Amino acid sequence: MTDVPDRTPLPRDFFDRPVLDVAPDLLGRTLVRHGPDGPIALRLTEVEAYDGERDPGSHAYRGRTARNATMYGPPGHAYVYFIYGMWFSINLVCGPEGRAGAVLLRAGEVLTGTQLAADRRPKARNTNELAKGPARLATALDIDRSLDGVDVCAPADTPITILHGTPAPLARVRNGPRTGVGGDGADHPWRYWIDGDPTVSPYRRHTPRRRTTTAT
DNA sequence: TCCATGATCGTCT
DNA sequence: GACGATCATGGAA
Repeated sequence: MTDVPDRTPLPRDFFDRPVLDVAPDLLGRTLVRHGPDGPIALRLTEVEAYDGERDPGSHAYRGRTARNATMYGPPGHAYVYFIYGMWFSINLVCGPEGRAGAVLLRAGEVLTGTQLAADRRPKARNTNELAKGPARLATALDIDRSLDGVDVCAPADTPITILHGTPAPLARVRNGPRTGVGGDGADHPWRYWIDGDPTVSPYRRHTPRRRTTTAT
């Protein structure tokens, strides 16, 4: 089990920057989920940036709604949403407040609480698969919509905290097109990951949904 | 091991 | 009424 060198929470102004600055800087940081059964610590290895109004891939592309309201709120909070009828994903909101920026947490390496995570991910064949992918990450950490809007920069007594951890060396950070984003949004190389890390989810090109139409 | 496809429902048009 | 920031499965190789 890897020890966590720096357990200090990230300061709020870490997130009070443009998403494209925050996203690569999150790699190597430690996300801690304080669940009822104990803590799980995750080292972030893959993220994606979503930037409000100028981003066709963002939930906020068409403006503010009840669902994405958290994205417009103060930085340093979690935005959790339900997707594909069965999964959750977690984002960290970036500032400034009023601008709908967020970073999707796509994958990570479980550092502590491995057994807890494995219990929630019985299909995972090894520890690298516990949080390989946004929905898997949320499942492993027992994250659901009840955690939407929680403060991740608070020092204690919160369900989720983001710690300083050990930032990934920039020399090992790669970036490329985002997963599952088609159209104009696919042009933005806003997916960031740690090169060579076994917990990074495999890249899949956006595949248009197959029509369920019958023959014409 | 790789690839194509079904599952499943909240949200927005 | 349509579809999405995905995952697990089953068949092919």
